[in-house]
Amino acid sequence: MYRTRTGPVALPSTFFARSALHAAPDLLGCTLVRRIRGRELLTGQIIETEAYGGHRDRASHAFQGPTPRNAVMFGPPGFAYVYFTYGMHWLFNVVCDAEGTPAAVLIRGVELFVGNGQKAPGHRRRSSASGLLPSTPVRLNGPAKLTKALGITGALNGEDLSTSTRLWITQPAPPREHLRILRTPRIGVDYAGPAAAWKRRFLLEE
DNA sequence: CACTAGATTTTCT
DNA sequence: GAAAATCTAGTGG
Repeated sequence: MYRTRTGPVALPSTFFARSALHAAPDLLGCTLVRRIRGRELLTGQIIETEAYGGHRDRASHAFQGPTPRNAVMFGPPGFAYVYFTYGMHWLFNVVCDAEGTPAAVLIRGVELFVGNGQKAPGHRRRSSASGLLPSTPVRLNGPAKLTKALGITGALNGEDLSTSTRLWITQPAPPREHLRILRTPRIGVDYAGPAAAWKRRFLLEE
């Protein structure tokens, strides 16, 4: 599925036309692809996600209704919701569910690879800091770390991931059946009442 | 190690 | 005014 003879193609918007809770675990093991200035190709395997949305999810940005920031969450599925937080960080989500039903999957971690001998913004800095070679896969846990490494900012808010040449997700070849997936409560949502305990964070076991 | 301060936008109280 | 779907650098034990 979602492959052609020339290799994986972008996941279509139909992949995201369901609840975030169902899409979030299925995104684990998929590949996030970022093309910068039409040349540098940066890819990372998605290793951590969180699901937001639904009528009772007080942790969702959309819980209180639409605002200028969360407007994309109310739009059609398969679009990027990129928002700024803590005065410092960009966080990358994919909009899920039907138009008018706000939901999104937060991409919290990738294992980063660098294509064509190019280096990622932030990747070189991170590599030298950790003493790794530039070609070494780097496990980035943390939603703001991966956006920095892949150069994802608010300029990509509202991007259609099914047609974009700058940012998309592919589903790699199976086998998916022996992926080991862990479920935990979401990070940083202690304020959200009962929703704080929901196990809507999904991690790929090493 | 553990803990804290600080970066400073968006939203809600 | 305060906290947030965060992370880093710095201090101190």
